[in-house]
Amino acid sequence: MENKNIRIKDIARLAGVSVGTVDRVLHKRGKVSDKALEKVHAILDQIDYKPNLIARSLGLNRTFRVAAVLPDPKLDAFWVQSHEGLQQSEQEWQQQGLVIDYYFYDLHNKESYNQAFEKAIASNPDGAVVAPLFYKEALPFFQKFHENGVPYILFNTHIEHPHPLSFIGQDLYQSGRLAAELISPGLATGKKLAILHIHEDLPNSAHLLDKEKGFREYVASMSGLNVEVNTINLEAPENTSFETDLRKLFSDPQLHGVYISTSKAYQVVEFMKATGKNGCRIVGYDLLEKNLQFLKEGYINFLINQNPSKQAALSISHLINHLVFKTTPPKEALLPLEIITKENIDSYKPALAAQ
Amino acid sequence: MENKNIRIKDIARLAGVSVGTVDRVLHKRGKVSDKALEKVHAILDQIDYKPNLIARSLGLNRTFRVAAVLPDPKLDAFWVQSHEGLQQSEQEWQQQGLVIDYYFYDLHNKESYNQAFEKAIASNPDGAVVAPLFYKEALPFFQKFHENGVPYILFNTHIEHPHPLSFIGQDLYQSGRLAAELISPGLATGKKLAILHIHEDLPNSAHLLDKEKGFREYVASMSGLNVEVNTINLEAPENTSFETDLRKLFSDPQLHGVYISTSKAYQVVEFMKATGKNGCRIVGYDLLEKNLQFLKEGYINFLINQNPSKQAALSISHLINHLVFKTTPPKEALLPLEIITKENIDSYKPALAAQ
DNA sequence: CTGAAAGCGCTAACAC
DNA sequence: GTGTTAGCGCTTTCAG
Repeated sequence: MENKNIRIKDIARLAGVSVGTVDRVLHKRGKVSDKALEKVHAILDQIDYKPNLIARSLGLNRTFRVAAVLPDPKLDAFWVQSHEGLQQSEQEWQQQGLVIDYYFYDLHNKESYNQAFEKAIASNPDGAVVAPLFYKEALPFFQKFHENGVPYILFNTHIEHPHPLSFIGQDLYQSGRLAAELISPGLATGKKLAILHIHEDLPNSAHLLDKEKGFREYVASMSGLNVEVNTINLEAPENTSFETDLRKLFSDPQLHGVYISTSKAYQVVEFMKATGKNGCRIVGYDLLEKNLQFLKEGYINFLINQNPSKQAALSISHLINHLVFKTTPPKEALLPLEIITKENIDSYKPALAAQ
Repeated sequence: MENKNIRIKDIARLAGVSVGTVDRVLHKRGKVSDKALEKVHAILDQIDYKPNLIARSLGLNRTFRVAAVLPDPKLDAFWVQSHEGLQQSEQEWQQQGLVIDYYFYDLHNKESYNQAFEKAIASNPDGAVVAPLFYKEALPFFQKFHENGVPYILFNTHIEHPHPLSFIGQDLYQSGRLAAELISPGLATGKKLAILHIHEDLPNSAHLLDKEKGFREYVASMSGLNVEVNTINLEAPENTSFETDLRKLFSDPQLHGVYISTSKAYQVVEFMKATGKNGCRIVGYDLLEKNLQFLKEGYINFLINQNPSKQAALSISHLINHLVFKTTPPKEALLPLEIITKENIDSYKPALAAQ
């Protein structure tokens, strides 16, 4: 029966001071004499004090406003899942006083991006979670957050910067390697592979290049095989070049597989179905409704789940824990590269629904 | 600013009664006049009261002893992960007063199984989580838990019974189908597949037969292919028949892939390495150290993660939530069928370490 | 049957 | 600087 949790009160008694003093040293709030500080630390060193977070959260009794900056979910289905993850987390943490303010931007419009960040900063939040798709533009805003003492977490897109509390995302190089591994069974010398980037401002999409690099390096390392890998930057399907480019691609009988670097694999499959193309391995990303349908129908072999909802949930979780419990999250949390096929998708469905 | 959470105090005020009374009706603890009950319900119907679970847990201030009945982790590496998951959860929930008592049994010895259950029941716990490997033997114990009013959760092994609070595990039929899907690239008519059950009392392993069924049905459904699937019940590697049987299996040049239904794939690979066999697809289960090594080396193509640690953690989580917060978990929680390859294993590692 | 009140562990305002 | 104290929302005991 020794698992009696130690309370602040116990420490106070042992150190011969009051709880107020102990609390002050625990939170480094100053106004403590060297002597008292020493006494308390002496006790703290001996015992393993673990604050009761439940009680802390109750005692704190304050609300946290966090700003969420991300692409408008109405404009791109991928971001719907992030948004849902955030909303889900908002519910989960509302008892500890979480309120999220959303600042959406058009992911093809830098102006709206800047505006979203400006508004978020002007709202003077307690913390922020941001998906910073445009690299260079983000830097001054990060600086601003930092100056204002606003802790912020990046998710989905990694931007090198000294101040973020944490980055939540995936290892994109490894993601590319994985895609190559999944696409490779049956590959032989002379066959060809294609990497498709759809409708992306490539200068701002360093992350897609990481995926490409991983993919290419994996293929290159396959012993005894000589396989051509072509990269194609596709316009959005509205443009006529979309169809022209795909038609050319699929006319090659040596084409073994196509790797789509974003969540837009379904757009390629729609072309394939319309034109009767078939018999080529497809690896793409993310559990969008249309992707799932084509996965079930056998057009898509594998989807790699970037798990936007979990990214969002984890971001909030780390931020709130930092705000409420003063914990420090890891500098970087890389989520698992989940492989989804038509035979395991249903086992992921309940989790999706729950999120 | 309307997100003010409603408190019991508010309800009391609105209903014109005291908080004590409100609490009594909320928890159906009786000793409330019809009139008061009606008044409170009238308010409750109008508003959406969500108790502050944080405060509840603080106010409750009691400890929960839960009994964990599972195979001895010292005798089988698979169960080490379950054990770790439980220990991890114990830490996480210790602030709400969780203490876990462990009752291990030898997974090849029914006598020790019965003893473990008997001791667990005799300890008169507040709740239990159990991995009931032996089907028939478990039933009377379940009955006993039920009679004693002890809520209990099954994990890993599903046993049909009316009383468990929940079952946490995976869909094994689907797991078999998935294995078949993963093993199938390159399959052609005339090729052969093997299903290996290693060192199992098959009568007590209905679950392995579910996997087998899924595997076979997937293969049978592959259009235009005629593939022979053979089931082999292997003894443990200590027995000479282990080697004889494997030698025979691998001598067949038509062998395309081997599906090992348990976490013992590494035992097969050890044989393969020792005898220089190669070039055959291997699908197995679980992230044991040796399995991971052979995955990295390319001997094993895929591992399906049964995620014992997450199973255990989820079991505890559901049980504690039931005990502390009086929530009712779903009758059945089927975890995702996680596909692990040499290219995504590292992305799962941090999660493993964290668990 | 009902209400008042103490207490869970922690925080923070407030006297001294 | 330091100790005391009220209070977070809920549970539970205890008079009445």
